[in-house]
Amino acid sequence: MSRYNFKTIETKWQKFWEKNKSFHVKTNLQKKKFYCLEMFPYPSGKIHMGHVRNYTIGDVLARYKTLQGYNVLHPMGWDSFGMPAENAAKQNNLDPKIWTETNIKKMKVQLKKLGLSIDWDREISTCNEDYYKHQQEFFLELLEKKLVYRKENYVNWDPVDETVLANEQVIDGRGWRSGATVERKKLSQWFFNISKFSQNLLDGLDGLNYWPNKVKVMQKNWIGKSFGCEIDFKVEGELPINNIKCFTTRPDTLFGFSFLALSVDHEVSKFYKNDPDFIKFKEECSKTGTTEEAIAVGEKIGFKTSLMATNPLDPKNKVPVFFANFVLMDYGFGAVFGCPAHDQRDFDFAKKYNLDIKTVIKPNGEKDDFQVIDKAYPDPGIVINSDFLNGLVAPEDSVIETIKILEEKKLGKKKINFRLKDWGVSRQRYWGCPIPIAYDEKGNVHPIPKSMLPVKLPENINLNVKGNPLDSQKEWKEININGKKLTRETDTLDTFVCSSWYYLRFCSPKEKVYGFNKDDINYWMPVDQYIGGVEHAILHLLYSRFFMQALSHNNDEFNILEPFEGLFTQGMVCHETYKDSDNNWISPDEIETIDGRKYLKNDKSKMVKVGPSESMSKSKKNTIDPENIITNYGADAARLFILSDSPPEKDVQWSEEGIISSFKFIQKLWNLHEKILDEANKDHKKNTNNAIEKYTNKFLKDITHNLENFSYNKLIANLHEMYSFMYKQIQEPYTKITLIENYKKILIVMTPIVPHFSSECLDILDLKDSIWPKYDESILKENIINIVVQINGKKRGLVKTELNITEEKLFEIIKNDETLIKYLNQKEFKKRIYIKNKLMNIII
RNA sequence: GGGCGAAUGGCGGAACUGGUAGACGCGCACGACUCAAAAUCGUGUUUCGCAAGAAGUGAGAGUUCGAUUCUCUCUUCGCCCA
Repeated sequence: MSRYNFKTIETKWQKFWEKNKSFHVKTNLQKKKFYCLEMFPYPSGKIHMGHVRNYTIGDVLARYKTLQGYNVLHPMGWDSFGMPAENAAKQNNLDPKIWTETNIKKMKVQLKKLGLSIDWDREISTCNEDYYKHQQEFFLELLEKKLVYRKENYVNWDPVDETVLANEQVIDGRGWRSGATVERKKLSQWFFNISKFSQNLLDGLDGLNYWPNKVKVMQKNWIGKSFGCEIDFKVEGELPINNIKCFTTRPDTLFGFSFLALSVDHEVSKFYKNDPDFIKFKEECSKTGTTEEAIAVGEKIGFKTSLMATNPLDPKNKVPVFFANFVLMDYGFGAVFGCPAHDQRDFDFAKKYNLDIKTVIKPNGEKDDFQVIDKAYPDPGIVINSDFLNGLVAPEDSVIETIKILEEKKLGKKKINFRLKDWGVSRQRYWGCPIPIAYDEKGNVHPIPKSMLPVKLPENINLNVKGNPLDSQKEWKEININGKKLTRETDTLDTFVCSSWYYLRFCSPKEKVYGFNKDDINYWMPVDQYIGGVEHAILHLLYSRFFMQALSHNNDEFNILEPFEGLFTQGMVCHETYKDSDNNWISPDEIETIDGRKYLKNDKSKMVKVGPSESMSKSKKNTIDPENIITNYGADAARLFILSDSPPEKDVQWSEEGIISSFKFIQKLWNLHEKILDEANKDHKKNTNNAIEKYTNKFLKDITHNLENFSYNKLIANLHEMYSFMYKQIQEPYTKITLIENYKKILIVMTPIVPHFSSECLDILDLKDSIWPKYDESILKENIINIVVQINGKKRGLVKTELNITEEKLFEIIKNDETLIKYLNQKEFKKRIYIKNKLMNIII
């Protein structure tokens, strides 16, 4: 037996696929298509195990569909704009473009070593001008469609770095890099009008039958449709203001109204902008943080205005108006009415400022004198103490009835509110897609004419400046359009914009006229199977869905509303964590196992503490470098292991033992291969034994079933079973043709999992252009079967009978069965349950 | 606090519409080969019990001839939103 040399064989096939452009596809209307897409990577410079898992899962599917005869689009590209490049460039004094391109080259080599069936001719990179040029066109197209607009908005501002921070870059109220206290600052920014599509995006979810329900629920909650009422409160006081608009989902609690609360950014605040107490209060509010979580947990504070608001349903009832830190300008109109008895935040606030707490809902079954005492009662019940609303079922009937009354009296109107806010796309960064806009002296917006696109990023600039580097590029900023001197927009687009349409670009990556060719997308779209991490369940997937709808909006040439027909979210790759006696994280490479205990490699007297398996991260040092794995064990072994231990949607535990076992298994498969060839050449083997044929059919059925259901871990179990079976069975006499023809089928269905190994073996057998073998259900039918015998529901034995035996005959056999007879010594039995060809349960 | 999901050997996990619980892998034990070790191969491996047998899928109830699977209550964990 020879040794399987994975290095030679894997290199051989990777070269072969590259040279023959084996995975190159073209639009072909005669052929049914399959678009298999994995989320494209950020070019950090190295692939990680998450990529290995993601792309292996996708590759298995793509290769399977190709063998089934589909025209499979399986592309790869780079999400190559973004902050890491800019940060790395700053630190090392490099050009982000060069940093990014070097990384892409390195990662491409690594990805190719995995043996992925990718059409590299379609490779795209979002930081390339020929990609972002089209993105700028789309921006202008959406501007024309009035789906892009400019408005002032608050941002997290780092006063030391003079830069805008994303929410996740603010840690405990401080900038992640500078440590400075983050301020709220108002800036003029560009927005995509995603909220216009709120209802469409919500409705679209119903049609996504091949998405995980979990993701659909998350998006639904994010869009957050709520049904309620807009109420116009009359206010009076020393300020020149007569009305304040509120949105509420619970107008039925209006009789419990005891204060009106405004956001500190509400327009009323302008009357207080010089009031030192208010300024102090506002500062106090910004300290509690702007996240809704901080607000829910933090203390509720208020600032009393001189205004009094009138209860529209009970005009005698006049209540104070406060500014309060728990009201956000983003929700409703930045104003809420307070009903302390039935909302915990309002309750806390009322306690603090000694406001009325009037109970207007009682739980079902309580008496009418029910009183809220130490905790708000937000749950359903019956309306009380509310005049004409009394007795209604809350909230179902009472809300509708209250809205009806308010509408009749012209005091309010029904309103649907969405939580989904417009998408702010401006980033004060260098390394992003420039926004194709210029301004005149008065600040008026002038789109850059399409003939002048792309707006290229200036090169060779100094990034080590405070604020946005583009701002200091005086020459670049100046532009002349039709004789007018204008100044360019210096913000760049959020990188989520780049990833919102890349799946379209893959359909026609070389198209010059527009971002894609309409015939191509009409053929390839939608993506049949999209695969990636669940961390993108909301933003990326929602933005992509929006972008597709926005492009299809008022468009006659294509009308694709949902870009991703199928979605699969894979789990993370985890590894044990290790710490030394000083609680420092230790990487797995620094560890040696002796007698099941783990020690430091360089100092074997020191034992390390083994912690729980957690998702691989640099901070915990529990990462494994895929490149080392491929070098030491090969791509097929890596693929095999990453698929084997857990279902793809769940987290998988990476282990040294596991990858070694997969590596050995490939050697075993190779031994089997040699043995089969050897046996097949022995001429004396002539027999009509069909066990192998029968087994192969069962194997094909199982493999196909498990592939269709993403049960890839079971696929690997099927391979192990196949190995054991074949290894034993080939000792038996077979005709050469039975053995080889069935073995070829086995090899073909193994191709998606271990493509290099299978390709090599099939090549030795001189089989080219394989197609997915069909299994024959009739061969699988057994004539002699085992029937389970239960006594009182407990399994007591098995009976071997012919297929479709009658109940009476079966019972006769059971009565005469030596092992079963002892359970049946009583002649009487109460009942018999017979499930044909499966089981008989006898109740005594 | 709300939503979604999960819980099965020492570990990762199988069990299709309720019908043989623990497939497959890891680990472990024993054996073969070997001067020896590694590698490889074989056998065993839910628990208790010498055995016959009994118990057993987070806990408790329910439906059913029969429940890992369906229903309810609870516990713990995970994810998302807050």
